[in-house]
Amino acid sequence: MDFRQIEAFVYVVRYSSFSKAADAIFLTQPTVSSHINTLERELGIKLIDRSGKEVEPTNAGKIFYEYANNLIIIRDNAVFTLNKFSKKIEGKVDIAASTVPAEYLLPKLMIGFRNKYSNINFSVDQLDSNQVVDELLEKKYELGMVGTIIENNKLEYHKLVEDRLVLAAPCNKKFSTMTSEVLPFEAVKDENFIYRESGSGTRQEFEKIFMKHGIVPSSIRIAAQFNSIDAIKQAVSQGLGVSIMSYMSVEDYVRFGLIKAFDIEDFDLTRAFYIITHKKRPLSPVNSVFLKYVLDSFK
Amino acid sequence: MDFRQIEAFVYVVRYSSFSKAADAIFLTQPTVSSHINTLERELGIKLIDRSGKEVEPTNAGKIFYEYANNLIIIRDNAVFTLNKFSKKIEGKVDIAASTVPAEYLLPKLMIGFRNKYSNINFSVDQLDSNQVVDELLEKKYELGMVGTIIENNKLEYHKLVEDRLVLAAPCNKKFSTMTSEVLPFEAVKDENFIYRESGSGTRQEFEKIFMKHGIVPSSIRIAAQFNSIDAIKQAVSQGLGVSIMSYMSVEDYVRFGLIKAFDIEDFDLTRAFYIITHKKRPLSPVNSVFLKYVLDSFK
DNA sequence: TAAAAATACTCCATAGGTATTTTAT
DNA sequence: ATAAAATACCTATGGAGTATTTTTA
Repeated sequence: MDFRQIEAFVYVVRYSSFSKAADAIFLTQPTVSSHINTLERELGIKLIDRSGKEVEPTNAGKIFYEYANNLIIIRDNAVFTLNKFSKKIEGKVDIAASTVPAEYLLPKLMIGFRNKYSNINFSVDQLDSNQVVDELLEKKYELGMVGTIIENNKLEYHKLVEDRLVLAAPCNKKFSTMTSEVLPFEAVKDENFIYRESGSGTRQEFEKIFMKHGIVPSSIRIAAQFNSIDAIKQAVSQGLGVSIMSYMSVEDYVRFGLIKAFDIEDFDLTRAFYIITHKKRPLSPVNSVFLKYVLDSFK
Repeated sequence: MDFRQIEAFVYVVRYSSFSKAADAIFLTQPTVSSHINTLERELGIKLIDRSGKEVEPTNAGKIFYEYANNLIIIRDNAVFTLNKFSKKIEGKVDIAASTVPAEYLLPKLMIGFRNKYSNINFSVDQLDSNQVVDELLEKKYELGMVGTIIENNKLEYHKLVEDRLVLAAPCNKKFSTMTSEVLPFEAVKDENFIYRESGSGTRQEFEKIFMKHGIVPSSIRIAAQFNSIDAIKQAVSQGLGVSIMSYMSVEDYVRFGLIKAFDIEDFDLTRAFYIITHKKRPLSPVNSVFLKYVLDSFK
C-alpha cells in the first residue's frame, strides 16, 4: 500500500472518475487505473465499481475510503506540522558560555538576534570552559561558547573572532612611564600576578603559552585569585598586581585610563573565541538559525 | 513519504537502534538508514539524533513519531477490516428470480448454502424474466436467476442446468391412452392451451420455438392465462386444457399421475436456467461465494 | 576490539509515462 | 462520435540488497 495509490483512490471516489482524479493529482489516467488495480489486488477485494457511466466505490471501497481519507489527512498534517516546526524561530536559546564570551560577546549577539526574530529569549549559563564542554557532551546544551579549545572529537569548534591576551597593569608610575606597548618578559616576570580560577580558559591559555616558553606556573608570584573579571580589573587598576587578560575584557578600563595593556615580547598571546556544537547532534531550528547568525556576524 | 520509511522510523525510535529496527521489520540496516535519510530529506529536518551510543528522536522526531505511529496503525486497521469484510460470508443474499428458478431451483440451493454458512438469510424477489434483468441493470440486485436469455452485453449468463419444455396434459381418456411419450404437433395443435402471463420466460421460450416452426401465437386457441404455475397445474390436471411447461415444474404432478407430460415431435424444447451477474460490477463477498456455490452445485 | 551506522555499489521491481484499444454513451 | 477506462509497452527512479568503511563505546 502506497500513498500515491491511496491518494488516487480517494480522488477517484471524490470525482467518480479516473481521468478527473488523474487531473487533480497530476497523474495520467492509466497511472490512476494502475494504482487502483494494485490496491485492489493487494487488499484482495474490488474497491471501485466501474460498471456504470460513473464509477463508484463498492461497499468495501466505502469502508476503505474512511481509512484512506484519514491516512492522507494525517500525512498532510504531519508534513504541515513539521514544516511549521522547522520554520519556528522562537522560544528559548540556551547557551553555555565561559566568562569572556558570556560578558563581552553574547550581549551584542543577543540584541542583534532579538532584533531580527521576535519571540526569542535567551538563557545563558556562565560556566568555566571545562564545564561548558561537559554540558555539551551531556546534551544539556546544544550550543556553547569558549575562548580555548578543549579537544574532543565529538565537538565542533567554529572560530568566531581573534583576540589577544595582554598584560593588564595598573597606571602607576612604574607602568605609566613605559613608552613601548611591548614589554620584554624580564620586565614583568617578578610582578605580582592576579589569577582567574583554575577552570578559566583565559588562565589555561596563558599557562599553556608560558609553559611553552619554559616558565612553570609555580615560579610566578601570585597576589590574588578571583573568579570575576571585574574584580580583577578593579584589583589591577588599584595596584594589587598585574594580570594576563583578554584585551577584549579590559578594553574599557584601558580607554578610561584605569589600566595599561601591554604585549609581551616574543610571546604569541593571540587566542580565539569559538562557538561549539556537537559534530553529529542535530540542532533545533532556533539554535540552528542562531548559530548561522553568529557565524555570519563574525564573517 | 512511504509506508516502509515510516515503519522504519517508528521501529528505529522504538528500539533506539537502526540494526534492531532492521531486524524487526525484515530489512537490512543500510536500507533502514536510507529510509530514515530519505524521510529527513523530504521533511527537511533531522528526525533522529545519532550522536550518542543509543540513537533517539530529536524534538522534530518526537512530533513526527505520533503521526507516524497513527499512520501505521490506521493502515493496519484498514487491511484487517477489509480482510474481515472479504471473508465475512454472512448477511443477506438478495436474488431476483423468475418463477421456475425461484420455486424449483432456489429452495434446495438456499438450504444447502445455509447448511454451509450460518448467519445467512435470503431475500428472493420473484419477478418475470424481463423484470429480473431490469433490476440487475438498475443495480437493485447483484444476482438474478432466469430460464431464458434476454440478451444484454452488460450481463453475464452462467448456465446452471438443462431442462425441457413439455406438453402438460390432463390424464383424461384422450391422453392417458397415448402410449408414446412423443406426440406429433398435429395431435395437439387444436387443443385448448393454458398460458402463463406474457412476461414469463417459459411463455417466451415456447413462443420463440413455435415461431421458428412457423406457428404464430395468435393461431393457438387460448383457454386461460395464469401467473401461477400451481394454478396452471391444477387447471391442466382438471382438464381445462394443455400447457407448455418446464418439466421440472410438473414433475411432481406427473409422478402422482395427475398430469401426463409429452415431448412434441421434431420440436427441440430444451431450455436452460441461468444465474445472472453483471459483467463488470464486483460482487459482494457473500454473493460471490453464493455464486460459486451455485455454479459448483450444477457442475 | 566489537558493534553499530554510514557509504558505495549493484540490481530489479514498479511508478509513471505514451500510444493505442476497448467500451459505453 | 465522443469520452472514459483498459491495455500494452517502455523508461527511469529508488527500494533493497551485499560488501565495505567509518565511527564510537
